Amino acid sequence: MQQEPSKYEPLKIEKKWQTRWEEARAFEPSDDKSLPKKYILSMFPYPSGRIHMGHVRNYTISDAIARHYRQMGYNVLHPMGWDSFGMPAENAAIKHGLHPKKWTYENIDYMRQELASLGLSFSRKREFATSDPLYTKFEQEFIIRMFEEGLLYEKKQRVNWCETCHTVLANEQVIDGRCWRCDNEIALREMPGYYIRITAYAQELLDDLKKLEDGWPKQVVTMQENWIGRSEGLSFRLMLAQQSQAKLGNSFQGFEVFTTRPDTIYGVSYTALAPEHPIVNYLIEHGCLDEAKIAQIKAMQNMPERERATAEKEGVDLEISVINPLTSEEIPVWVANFVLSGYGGGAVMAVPAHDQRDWEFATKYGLPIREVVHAPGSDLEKGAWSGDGVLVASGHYTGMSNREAKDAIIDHFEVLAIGRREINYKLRDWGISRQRYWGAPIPFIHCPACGLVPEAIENLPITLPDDVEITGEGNPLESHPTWKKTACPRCGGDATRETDTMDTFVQSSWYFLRYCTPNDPERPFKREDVDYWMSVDQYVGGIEHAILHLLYARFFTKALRDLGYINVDEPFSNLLTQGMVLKEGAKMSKSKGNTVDPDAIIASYGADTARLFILFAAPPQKELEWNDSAVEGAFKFIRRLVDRSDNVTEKSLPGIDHAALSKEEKTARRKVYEALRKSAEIYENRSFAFNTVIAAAMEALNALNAQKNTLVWSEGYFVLLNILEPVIPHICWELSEKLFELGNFTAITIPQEVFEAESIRLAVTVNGKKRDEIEVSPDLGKEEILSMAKTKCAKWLEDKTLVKEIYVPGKLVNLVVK
RNA sequence: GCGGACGUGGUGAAAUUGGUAUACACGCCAGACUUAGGAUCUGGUGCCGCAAGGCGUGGAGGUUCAAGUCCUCUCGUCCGCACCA
Repeated sequence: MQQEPSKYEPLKIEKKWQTRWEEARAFEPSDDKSLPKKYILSMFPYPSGRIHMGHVRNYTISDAIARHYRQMGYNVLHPMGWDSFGMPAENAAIKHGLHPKKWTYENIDYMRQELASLGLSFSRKREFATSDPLYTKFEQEFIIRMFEEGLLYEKKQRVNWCETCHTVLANEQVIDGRCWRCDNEIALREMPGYYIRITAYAQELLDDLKKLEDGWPKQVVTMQENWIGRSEGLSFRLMLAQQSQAKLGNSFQGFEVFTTRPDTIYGVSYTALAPEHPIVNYLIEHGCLDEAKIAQIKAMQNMPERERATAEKEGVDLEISVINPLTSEEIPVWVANFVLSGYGGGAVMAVPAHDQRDWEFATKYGLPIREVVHAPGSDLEKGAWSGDGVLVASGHYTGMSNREAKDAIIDHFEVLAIGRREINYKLRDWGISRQRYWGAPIPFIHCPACGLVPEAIENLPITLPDDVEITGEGNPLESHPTWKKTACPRCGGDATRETDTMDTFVQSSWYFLRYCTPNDPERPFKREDVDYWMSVDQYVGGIEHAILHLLYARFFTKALRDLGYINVDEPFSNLLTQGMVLKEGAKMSKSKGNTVDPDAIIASYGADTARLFILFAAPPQKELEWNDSAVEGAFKFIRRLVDRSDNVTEKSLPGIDHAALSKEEKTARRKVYEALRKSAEIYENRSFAFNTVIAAAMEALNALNAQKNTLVWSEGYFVLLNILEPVIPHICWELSEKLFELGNFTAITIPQEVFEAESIRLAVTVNGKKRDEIEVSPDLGKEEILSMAKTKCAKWLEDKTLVKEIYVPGKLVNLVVK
């Protein structure tokens, strides 16, 4: 790579500065809470063993932001830690016989050193791993407090079970019917588990998205909105007809349905139950249906939900009926594979004319399709009309707009007390039980006398036993000879510990709060520290956490607020979702064999080159295509920067008589300050388009190189090293120390004179097409400019009529001809 | 199907938010220095055309003196949700 001797020796320089920063604890924030603060945070990593380019990109972005704000005089908190509980540690144990704790903490040590080699400006005092017992201690305390407040409960429910991970997953962690981590198909299992009542915060989580509209990518806000999935409608009971009640042995009088379209109740032509509905089970168990039907229903029940979603609509007539509360008409009840058991009572009223699913089902089974909302565009031969319209054949609501009718009909149900306005959410409670070893134990005790009892706070943390055998079969805490044996904290009798551990998303839901107080053994964090540092001013991480982590962390923040721990509503004011790092158009992955090893890049080019390439090649939000020769280009730029620093003669920012400068010298100054202006802009508007700042700095260096004035060179380096320090810190500290005694990492005022040119170029366009340019003094009058333009473009005006002349000061002249 | 984002040179990408399209860089071409160059420096490089000139921001319309930018339709790519009644 470098065959010529060069003054630029990245490895030597970088090691030197990393050591000095470390020894000086250069990036610890001040305790002075009167200073203006910035909390800049990247999502903390899982310590998988080695960093990858995605990490490099993530941490380089937030590091640059942190360094910039330090220069601007802010008290900056830029911490780092480890999301260190989780599956891979157990997989390593199974595969290589390593203890998860040893494997995890060794990985942390290695990765810490890898991150240090990137020159990241972390506060080291606040570092922790979520598997540290101290962290577990406070987390268990939160869980117990949530239990006391009814925010956490235990129940038995059908859950998502991953056969590969041998554990339960929350809904958010199932992606296309597969495990988010191992990609295995999930199955359903009836199991007891602990649930956090995130649904109690559904409305606030939805409402507060408004506060995030300016600071978060629109896409993420929309995804969260859809995930929470609020819908407003009517919930009412459909009563079974007399003979049907008798058929069901009088065990059921009716069932509850939820609809967002009460305006279409006059059009209900059948109702449908989920295959899991208790009425369906009763009919099967009591032999009320013939063999063929029972077999069909059983087939539906056995089909996993995921397959049902793509299967053709299918159903069976249950030979019972309910009464339409508005028309008193008898309506048949079917069981249908498209009705979800987990939503709105597991039963729906079907209006084939105005719901596409109901339409398809009705068409297949020859059920009536009755129009009750009429609109010009509607064609019920082709499909359902779910848009707005005017009610027809709807009793005394006929003629009303369907929107008015919706409210009127809800009111009617409420007045008669046969139904009520209801808001439903798609969001489900968050199941946090995992049947794994390497996680935070759920701090509960099962006592034969007292039932479910939380551990006493003074006994926390409940830590994991070290002497376990990890085989991948079953939960090692369950099979441990003594660990789960304990005394009930309430009655003192023999009792058993809960052996489930927590979902690792619990740990990542509050780590940003723990950073506010450096590793306090007494409490999770000091309130005044949280008051000062929160919320996070800039959060940087991958889009893959758009729902999971970001929703849980938002919830946890609100819950801890209501438990009296903090006074924060939203944890992350601004969010930047960085794009993936690609090679050959695909995400880097070991299986594809298209990875680039950060350590190798740093070893051959240095961290500054890696950082420069990553920030220059694309804006941070976009995908980044790895390109070896562009990396080489980044290296060459730094080398040019070093080599040309010989032109600097002054030790500080020199005063320059701008008017006396040559054209090239003025251009150089202008380019330098344009770069500075651009730099300020990208932080202020939070676009973080480092690529444009770097381009501007390159232009400035090119312009400096086109002139010879050493004062202009000196000023140029003073400013350029300031701009580039967040991007390529090592070489900037090296040069700035040598040239300016590090006096240039501070806010620099832009002298406005550099933007005042004595002549400006105006484009001359004819009918909007650029034809020529004129160079004029900036104070020249409109008339003179127009006449110059006309002379210059005489050729284009021949044989034409000039109909309009437009002059945009500082920009252009447009001559309109016919 | 619904929702969101995005389509600009050979490539990664800019464009002061309606005002000179392609800055900066990679690549490529030429030249200089060199035994040599995969080092360095200098210059060139949207497409068609010998030129004058014409054409150009996925495509088609529209608004405007002026459109990559605004509006309508359309095609394509990516992402999310996916029977939520």
